[in-house]
Amino acid sequence: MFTLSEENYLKAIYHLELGNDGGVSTNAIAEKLATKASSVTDMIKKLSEKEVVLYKKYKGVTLTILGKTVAANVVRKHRLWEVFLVEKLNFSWHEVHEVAEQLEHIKSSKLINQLDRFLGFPTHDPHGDPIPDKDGNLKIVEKSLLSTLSKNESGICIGVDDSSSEFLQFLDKKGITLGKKITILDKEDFDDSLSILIGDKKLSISNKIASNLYIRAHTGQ
Amino acid sequence: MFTLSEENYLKAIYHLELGNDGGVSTNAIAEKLATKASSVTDMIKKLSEKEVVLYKKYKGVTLTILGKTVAANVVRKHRLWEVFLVEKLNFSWHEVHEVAEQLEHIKSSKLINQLDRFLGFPTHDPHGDPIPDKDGNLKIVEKSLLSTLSKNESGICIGVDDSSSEFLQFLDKKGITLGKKITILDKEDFDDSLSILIGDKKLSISNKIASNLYIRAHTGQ
DNA sequence: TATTATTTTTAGACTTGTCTAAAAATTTAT
DNA sequence: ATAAATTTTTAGACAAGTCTAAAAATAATA
Repeated sequence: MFTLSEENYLKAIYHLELGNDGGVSTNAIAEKLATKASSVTDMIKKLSEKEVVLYKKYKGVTLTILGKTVAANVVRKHRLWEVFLVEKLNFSWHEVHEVAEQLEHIKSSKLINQLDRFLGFPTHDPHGDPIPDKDGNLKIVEKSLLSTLSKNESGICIGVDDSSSEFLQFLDKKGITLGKKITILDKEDFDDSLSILIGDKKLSISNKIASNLYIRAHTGQ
Repeated sequence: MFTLSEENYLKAIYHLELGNDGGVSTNAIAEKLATKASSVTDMIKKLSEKEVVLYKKYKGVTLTILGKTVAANVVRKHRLWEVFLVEKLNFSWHEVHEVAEQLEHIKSSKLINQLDRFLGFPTHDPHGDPIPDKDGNLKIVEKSLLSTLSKNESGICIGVDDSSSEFLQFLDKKGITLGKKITILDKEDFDDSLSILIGDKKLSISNKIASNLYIRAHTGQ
């Protein structure tokens, strides 16, 4: 069994490993968890003894198979709870993270299996991130950043890269939500801003916004 | 804000105060929380500084108004989650306690208010215990133990005194559930066992069982 | 009421997870 | 390749919550 703190470390390493291919550095973990490098070293030793990470001094860490399973399960719980909050309790997508951070540590396999069933076995959370299955596997969906599309191309908005509360609330204000079709009407060379058609509305968005929106290609009409 | 441990102490004192009228003893708290008296003394000092309990050395403790509010809120969350688990996630009433013990500590007033609404503002948990409202007030329902009824009297089963998993599973096996009408067919002087009619079934139950079932009086027919 | 038994508190220690400050290793740059 | 900068680890300390063992207070009993 793992403590709340251990689970948070495993989750952080899990997320960092998805970005970097190699081992994860002590400092990266410290930054992610808003803690100090020395604390990370201490915890890593403990996790290493519990055989959930591979650790060689000064060389960073990697999750073991077991560690990856534990971490993916925490992520699974986090994302299922997010779906619950949005679908059943009328939370907005920018409000769910903090609460899910707490709920993800509740220990009961029956609870999470039944919650999964109750929600209709969702595959993605309210931000478009995939929900790991019971074995920790994620379904990878080919996706591209809106900023990489060319003029006249279009796609379905399926997720966000930055899921900070501020960004999500900004999207709400603009009427940009998951599932909507987006078409590039024009690209401005000057500042890389985009003129887009979303639903039946025309919008102008900056490149920064477009670089934080994921699109599923939508060839043809 | 209160730690998980502080919340558990407040909840224990809250439950003990409902039984005893006067202050709650150190040993009683220690027993309830399966901890040592010395640990209780330590924690009580902390709670006293936080002004949630009144404490005089060797004289036991009492919750302050604030303390009672905090404790009732934890109980409220516990019982609402129990309703959720039974009504929405198909848990049996004997399976909910352990999970609710964890869920009761999740901090988010929006979460609990929305959960309350989602469940249709229930007034009682799956064991028949009342759910405190937002201000910590409980609706008291006049109830009597089945063992106190006389021959030919009847009532509706509305709760259990002992809500241990074993007892609840025993009731399941016998087909005794909340809401069912129970009529005393006969009382045995020898061992105070009862012959009862529940639904359309005749059952013989011991006095120990009858002393753990709450009944709402059901005068007439 | 004096004595014994019980309850409660104190004193000191231990674990978990954290921190700061300093030392050691690694990486980067000259 | 050596020096400087950065990263990582070690050493020692601290707070929260718990424990054991012993002391102090209260309650029960003769």
